[in-house]
Amino acid sequence: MDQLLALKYFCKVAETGSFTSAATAFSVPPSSISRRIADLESSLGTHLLTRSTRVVKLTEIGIAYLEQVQEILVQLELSNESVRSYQSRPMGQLKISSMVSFGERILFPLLDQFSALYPDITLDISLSDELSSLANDDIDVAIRGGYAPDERIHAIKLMPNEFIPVASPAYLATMGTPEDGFELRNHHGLFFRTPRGPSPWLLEIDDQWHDVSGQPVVISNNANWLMKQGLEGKGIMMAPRWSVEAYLMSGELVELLTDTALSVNQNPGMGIYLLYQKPKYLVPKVKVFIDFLVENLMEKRD
Amino acid sequence: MDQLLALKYFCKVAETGSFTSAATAFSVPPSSISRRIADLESSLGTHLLTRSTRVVKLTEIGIAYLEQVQEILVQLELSNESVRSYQSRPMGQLKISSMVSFGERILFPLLDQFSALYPDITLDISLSDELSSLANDDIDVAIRGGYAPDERIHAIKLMPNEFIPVASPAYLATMGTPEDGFELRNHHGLFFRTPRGPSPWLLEIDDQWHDVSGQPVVISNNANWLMKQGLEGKGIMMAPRWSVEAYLMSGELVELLTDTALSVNQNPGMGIYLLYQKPKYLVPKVKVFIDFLVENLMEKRD
DNA sequence: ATTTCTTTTGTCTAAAAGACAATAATTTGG
DNA sequence: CCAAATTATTGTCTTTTAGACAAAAGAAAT
Repeated sequence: MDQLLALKYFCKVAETGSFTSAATAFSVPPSSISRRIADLESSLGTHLLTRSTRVVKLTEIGIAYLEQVQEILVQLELSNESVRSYQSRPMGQLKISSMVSFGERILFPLLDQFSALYPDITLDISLSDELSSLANDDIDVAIRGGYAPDERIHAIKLMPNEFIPVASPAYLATMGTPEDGFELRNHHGLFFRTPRGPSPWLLEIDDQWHDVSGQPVVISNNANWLMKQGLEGKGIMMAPRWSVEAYLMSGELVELLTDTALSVNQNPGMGIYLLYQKPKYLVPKVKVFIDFLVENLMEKRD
Repeated sequence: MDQLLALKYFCKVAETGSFTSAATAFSVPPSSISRRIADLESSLGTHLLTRSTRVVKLTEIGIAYLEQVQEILVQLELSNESVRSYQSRPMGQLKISSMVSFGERILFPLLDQFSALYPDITLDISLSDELSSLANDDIDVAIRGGYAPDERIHAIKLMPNEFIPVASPAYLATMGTPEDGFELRNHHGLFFRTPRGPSPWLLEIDDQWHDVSGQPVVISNNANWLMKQGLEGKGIMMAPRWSVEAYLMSGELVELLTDTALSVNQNPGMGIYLLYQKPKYLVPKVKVFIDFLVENLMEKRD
């Protein structure tokens, strides 16, 4: 018995709720559908569908089996497609999803270079801080902070996501420069609001974490707006190193307390991750993009 | 073409490195193996194997494809087996893995009851705080603290894992009872050592987290030992509510600062989770156990 | 009760996998 | 360096299995 065929028929029948429409979808007579599904059921020793000439419904077990089988068929098709496209030149549309600020500051400058290398790849970039799932949306690669989410998703750590305290020279001139971590509590603070509330400032001493958050003057989930406030001297903020590197060079911002172990969470594994579905690494356009990013970002910083 | 059959042949050839041995494994002539794999390769438009009459090796793409296909075949077989065993009575060996202290305090008392209900199920329980993976080890259900790890693993939150500060009456008599969260810093503390260092005592006020850890007198990763120290009046400890409930009832321990939002981490989603692979919910012995635990644990506490 | 739509069953045909022998190719051993 | 041995492929036939088509059976709607 060709189980794969039977499974495809079964899924179609479950979707459409009809043997006939499944049959037309596959351009075979309904009798074929009926026979294959009967075979499948007898091989499993269970009825997956209750057919009452007019209405086809899934049994309880059929529902559970369908869900699992659909997932498996999708995975297999993805693998097949990846292999089929393996030997072609890198080309076509490449859908990239990235965090907003990372995209603006790090990614865009690199993409010109990438486009020159692979002119046949059309880049489709969406910037968002929502973590859209790779599986459902048709995103080829995503760049996110945090950790690896799922086993089927492959995650490459591009760089650490080190948060450092920074402030503008103007602010420090009026409010003074903190010399000790605990002094931060007396300063003005600009906070990024995460889904779990504003990120605190945490100070680690001997495996002990102390909250040394300053007095909040601005709390926002918009990184650009926060950065603007910081540049205008409204207070101290914890910002990813990569996002403020240009300002540190130009002197518009100053890094504080470089000897102190400050962070915005207790997890040391935080980083910027490049995410993609494993089978897609076989697709040339995806492969060259991943290799390009790894080449250009990892060597610099890790 | 029966792709599923071709894939099984392909995997066997890749494993054994030989068409003939794959053929004997399936009790078919080698020519069949050769033909099926040739079909598969032509349908994919790629060579998966390099055959030089004496040696069969995987191509680069063959390696990647093999890995994905093996995973898919395992999943499919798991689903099929689950469905096949669906209608049988709950029986056989049920492998359970649980955190040590949860197993001792909560699980064991319930299992007598469970065994009486399903005498044909042989329980095989291993207690460990290591998080062994459900996929590789043949564990049917696992109970762990933390969050859901993977998409293919189904996680049911059995109860919140609420940590509360407790101390023995003897300790409180000599050291006094803290009336305010910040007073904890002046008390003796018993700390559980996680892989990321001792769990701090955190106090939440207006979305701000403050570390109010006491002076460490004992740090250990052994929950039973810590509990013993607590009962002997060595200091205050943050312990999961379920682990100290009996002592609170008997008066051997006293809950402190019940009005204060204390925790050992900043994540509100922490809980005790029941974990299992989705297809296994169709296996009767697994299904009745999961239903039993949900019935007996969730209604009490959630 | 009859019509209509849908699944199943029976029978034949077509396609695809298996069996077996023969061939080609490459490594091993003398 | 050549012959023997092992292994994958190819050719041909047989068997199995899926598809096609007509007819039958069953359930709902008019």
